[in-house]
Amino acid sequence: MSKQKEAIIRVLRETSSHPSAEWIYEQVRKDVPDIGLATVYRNLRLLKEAGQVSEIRTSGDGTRFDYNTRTHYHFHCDRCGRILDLDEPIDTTIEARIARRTGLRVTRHHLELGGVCLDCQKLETHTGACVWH
Amino acid sequence: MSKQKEAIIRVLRETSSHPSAEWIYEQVRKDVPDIGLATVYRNLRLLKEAGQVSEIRTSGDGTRFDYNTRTHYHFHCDRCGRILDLDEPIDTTIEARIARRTGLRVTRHHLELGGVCLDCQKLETHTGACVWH
DNA sequence: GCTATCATAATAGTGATTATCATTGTTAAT
DNA sequence: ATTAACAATGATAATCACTATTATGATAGC
Repeated sequence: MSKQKEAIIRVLRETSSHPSAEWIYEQVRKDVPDIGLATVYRNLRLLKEAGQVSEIRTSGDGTRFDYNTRTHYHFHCDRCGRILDLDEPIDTTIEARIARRTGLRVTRHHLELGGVCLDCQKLETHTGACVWH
Repeated sequence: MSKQKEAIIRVLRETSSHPSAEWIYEQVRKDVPDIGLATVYRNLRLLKEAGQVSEIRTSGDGTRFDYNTRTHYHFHCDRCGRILDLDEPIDTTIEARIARRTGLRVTRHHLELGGVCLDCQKLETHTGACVWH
């Protein structure tokens, strides 16, 4: 466990957002100024393979990372690109149900909602534009 | 409506899979050998903006396109990367329910299951390996 | 025929991610 | 302490998916 990896995990743990690799890089540089971007990518991949972070891919915005690997659902704002966690209860039966009906081996599921978040709705009414874009 | 665009739509219509831009490019070249890859990307983007195709992004594999824009759910095989349509009934209330509870403006939702498809399961039992990888 | 318009092919360019590799810790045995 | 073995790093080159640019050719109105 290098100090770089430690710092990356600390940043992941301390944010409730769903950051990009670039954003994580910027944050970690405050702790470890001479860290390389490749190290950030490398450790994110290793953490993903170890099951400690999960990857989120949405249309329009690039890859985001999530330190919370328990199943939970996401909302993607099509205006600002932010991803929010939803507290919608998890459907605990769907994986087994589909598996039984289709024969597929189902090991995970994810629900994504999309639309416009509260902040972007506010900006619409006030200015007609969105600061995020 | 150019012959290139026409050919792209024909390929999309005639496949039930969820092809990548590169795969579409290879197919269309059989009809229109001197088509450029950029033309494929441009027309896919235009079709997406016109609401005639939708984009699917999954972890691990790149962007896929779907000529069926009605809401439906997907299964992603983590072995071969293929995407299958599920005939699971659509949850017609979830968008309004989340919108009411959270204030978010919800315009779409998508459910993705993941695991191992039937073909890859068969290959496991026979050979212990997967031809797709 | 001439010109405006539009989609194209070819190509250069961009941004995100990964591979390469020499260098630098880090650990373990001596 | 010294050395050897090895893992992780930082810098940079390379790759990949995709987009912008540009010059060209087809089409349509005049």
